[in-house]
Amino acid sequence: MAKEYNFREIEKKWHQRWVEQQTYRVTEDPKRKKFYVLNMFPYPSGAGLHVGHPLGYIASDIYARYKRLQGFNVLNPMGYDAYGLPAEQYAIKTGQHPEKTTFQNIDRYREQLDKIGFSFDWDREVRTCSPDYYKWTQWAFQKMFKSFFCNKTQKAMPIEVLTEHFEKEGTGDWDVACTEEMNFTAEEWNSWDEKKQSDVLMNYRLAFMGETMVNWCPALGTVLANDEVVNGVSERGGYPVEQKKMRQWCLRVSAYSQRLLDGLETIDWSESIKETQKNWIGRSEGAEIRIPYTLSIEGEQEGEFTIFTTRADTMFGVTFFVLAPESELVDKVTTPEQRAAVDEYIKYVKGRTERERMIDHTVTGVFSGAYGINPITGDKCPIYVAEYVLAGYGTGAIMAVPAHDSRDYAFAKHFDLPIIPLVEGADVSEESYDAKEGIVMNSPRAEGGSVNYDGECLNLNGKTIKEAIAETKRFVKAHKLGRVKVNYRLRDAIFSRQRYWGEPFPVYYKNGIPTMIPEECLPIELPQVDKFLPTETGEPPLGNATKWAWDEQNKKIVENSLIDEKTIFPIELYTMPGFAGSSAYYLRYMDPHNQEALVSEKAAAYWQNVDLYVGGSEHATGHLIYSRFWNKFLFDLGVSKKEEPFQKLINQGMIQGWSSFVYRLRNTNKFVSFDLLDEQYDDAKKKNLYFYQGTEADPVYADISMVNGNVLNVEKIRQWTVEFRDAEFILNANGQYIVNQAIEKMSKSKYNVVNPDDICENYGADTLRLYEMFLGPIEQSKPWDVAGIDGCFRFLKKFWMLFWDKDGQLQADDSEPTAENMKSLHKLIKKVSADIEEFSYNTSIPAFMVATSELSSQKCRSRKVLEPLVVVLAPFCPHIAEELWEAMGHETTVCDAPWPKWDDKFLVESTVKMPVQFNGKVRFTLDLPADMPKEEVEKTALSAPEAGKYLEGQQIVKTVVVPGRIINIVIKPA
RNA sequence: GCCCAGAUGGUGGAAUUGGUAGACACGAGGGACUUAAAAUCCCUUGGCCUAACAGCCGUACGGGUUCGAGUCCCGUUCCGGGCACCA
Repeated sequence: MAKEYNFREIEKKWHQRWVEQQTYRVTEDPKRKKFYVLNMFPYPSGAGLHVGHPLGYIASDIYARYKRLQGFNVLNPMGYDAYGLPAEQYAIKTGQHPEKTTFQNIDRYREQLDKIGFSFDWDREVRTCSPDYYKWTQWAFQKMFKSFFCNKTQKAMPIEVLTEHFEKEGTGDWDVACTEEMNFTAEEWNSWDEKKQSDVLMNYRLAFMGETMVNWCPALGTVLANDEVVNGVSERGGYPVEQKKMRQWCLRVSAYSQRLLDGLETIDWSESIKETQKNWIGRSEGAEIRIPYTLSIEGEQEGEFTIFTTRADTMFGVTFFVLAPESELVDKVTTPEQRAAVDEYIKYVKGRTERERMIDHTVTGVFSGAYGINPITGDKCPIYVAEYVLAGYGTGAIMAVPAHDSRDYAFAKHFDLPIIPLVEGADVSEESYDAKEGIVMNSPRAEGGSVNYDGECLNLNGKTIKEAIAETKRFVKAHKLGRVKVNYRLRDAIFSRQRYWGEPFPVYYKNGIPTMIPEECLPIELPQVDKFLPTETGEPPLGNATKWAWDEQNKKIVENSLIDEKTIFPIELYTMPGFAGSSAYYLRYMDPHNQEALVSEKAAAYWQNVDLYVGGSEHATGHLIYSRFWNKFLFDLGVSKKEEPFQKLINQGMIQGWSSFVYRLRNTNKFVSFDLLDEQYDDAKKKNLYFYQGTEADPVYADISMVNGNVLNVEKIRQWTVEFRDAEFILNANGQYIVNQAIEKMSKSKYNVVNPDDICENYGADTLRLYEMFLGPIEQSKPWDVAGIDGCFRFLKKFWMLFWDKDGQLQADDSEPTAENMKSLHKLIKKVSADIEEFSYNTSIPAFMVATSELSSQKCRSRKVLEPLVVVLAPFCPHIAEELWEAMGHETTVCDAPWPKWDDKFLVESTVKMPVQFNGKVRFTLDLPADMPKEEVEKTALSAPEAGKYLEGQQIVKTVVVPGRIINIVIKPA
């Protein structure tokens, strides 16, 4: 009786064995080289794992196991990003504490993960919601609060250094990152009270409280970070978002703009994700120029404002200036005559949502009544207020050059303002000429058209635009008309949320001054509340807590009723956003149980940073920016040992699901088979509408399990939900109900989720692992399709049968392998080694299949072939590999076997490339060692079987070996 | 609009980076074993023409470089991703 491949028994056995023997436990081992593999940890949702989740975990597990086989000390941890909105919303609905549902979900995740056979070291598990963990999130926040950023050294420094400087010299000319430029003397600083000083310091702290425009989402009752808003609506739920000025905690991420940009050059990430981050950081070099203004065309100078431009060369084409409606300058420049019009315009702008502003680009604006004086030409140009200028970027004020900027052009056309072309040959009668190429003219337009500064006038005529930009910058700088400035689009991150289920801030308010709770008192644990909703007075949910006050003397949390504003003060009601807990978790995995530090010096020094990070590309502008920022800050503190946290990044694609739709006739309970419907494209809605005998039919999701192919199981769906129980189904001519199918993101709400447990049950984890990799390149998104899984399962059965004879006896002996055996094996090792290094696992699987069928038909029995074969399969299918390894008499785990090396000598004959005949020559390309002597190369080439075909009966005139690889054999022409 | 990545059979996708395009798998068709089914095994499967051999055409489209192009260069079309009034 042949020995069956009983995957259920095998996998159960090894899961137990791995736990008992602590196979995947890792500790620092200075004798071995480290390798740190990490997956983006999951948010434990109530739906459990679907087949898409393990894709990245399997890919990284294969790499981790491969590295271990190569002798590295591999850290491959896993944990949970446990704070999140769904648990909180569930809590609001049911009153169930989010911790409870979160822990239930975590248990379910763990159970599912364990079935797949990962090599995670579960002793290092972290949960962002556990006080042991978020103690260090709070700690890092406090460190940021106590730091500022020096632009010159590009480093974070302790805030005391800055206060000391203020005490002695005031602001001086120290270039430090700040919210707005400030200027004060030491005397002024020293004269201020504690409150005023605290307010001023907020301008410099890396974690600070700022009055900023925030994305306020009324439906969610909270503010959102920029990356949480997509197309003007909230990423979660798709609710409208409006702009609102609020006092919020912020992180000065923008201070690190340049380092975040520079760091991209040193890391091994995909070009597209680096590009996305570069766009998000949005560096642009330009100039800030001061513009004096008057309140009437003949009036005297009233004051000045500063504009930012990247096109300093176009100063001679300025015909008006524009201020952002939110700019504080608007008030100053508005003349009494224009006051009413401006106020009305501001009101209109405020009433518009972010979304409206994004979609609708109609030209709007209003004249302020004032005139700006162009410092180069001396011209007076009207100052407008218009929403196309953004308050948050540059200085919130621009000089408008309609000839060479399409937005200014549209504005000028609308308000009938002059357009002056500055580039030779540029036709600006229909549209602006925005390109930065060409020769400058009209700059100045005539003799004396340029203001004289210290005997020098600016003249750009005849220069290329690039030269003109540089020349203008020089002129502006030399005559102190402004300064050269680099601007970044990257905004400071808004760091507080009006939610319950998040890290509480270790902050209390002492007479209105935000004060840090002493470090030794951390963590400040999330208080109990009886309701998870905001309070009736509109405070965040933590306002419901009754024990949420800080006793400064006794250093403990006490009842709110004791607040006296002398020794007992209220604690911050905000919580931290989702990215807080995920920003430094990779450091905590290095030393997860340390009570004294986020990570010990020793562990940080050993593990350094993550060598391979695997996760979705949707985090490009969120988590992957924040954690780089966070790490750079910790690097400045000396806690993190590397400037960049993730050396190599692989973005796995999504696995999509097949959604199925049934169609209900509007206002009826009748469902019509999809093939009976008439289709109509609706331009306005950009989608197809469906009709049955003139009545519109609306799509309704049907669960994937109700559908076989595209045929609906009508009986099954009747039992699914009440909605379908008594429905009438109109079938097609074949008596079938056909559903419409679409590929969509796999999600519970789309009823297209495929669960990995069923696959493990029916085929085993090894088949699941293999199949997920076989589905296609790891970085690509692809729909889940079980059709191909049989092929992988069949392969594993064939592989298994390679080791057992008809009687169920192991057929491995000490015989010498044949050349053929060695060729099959070494071809495989070479291919798989290269594939794993490049993460193209999908192409390894065909190689396994070919090698298996080759060795099978060769009736290979030799241990010298079979043992390495098992090791090579082990990263992909660890269970079957362990079982066979043990069967071959090994007492140690296959995880510690050495990764086999291939030897080209077994492969030589197979690597002759296609010989080509031309001009009486035959050319070969051989893959041979570079140091092989010329005669050897020639001999190998001539003896290659492929060569015979071409050289048979030909007279060889001469052979030419091109160094190493190519050989030209010249034959006598026929 | 700007930036990035793509386009190969009925399908997912290979092609050692310029050397026999379509590996491997799925699907489809045919066959063997079997009372039958399942399982397993074998054959065929890009298109056209052909009884067959042979031949011709084929990697989105149009050009180019080369003895030789899926691969390199120029242009076009289409799909996907990112950014988007960022001055």
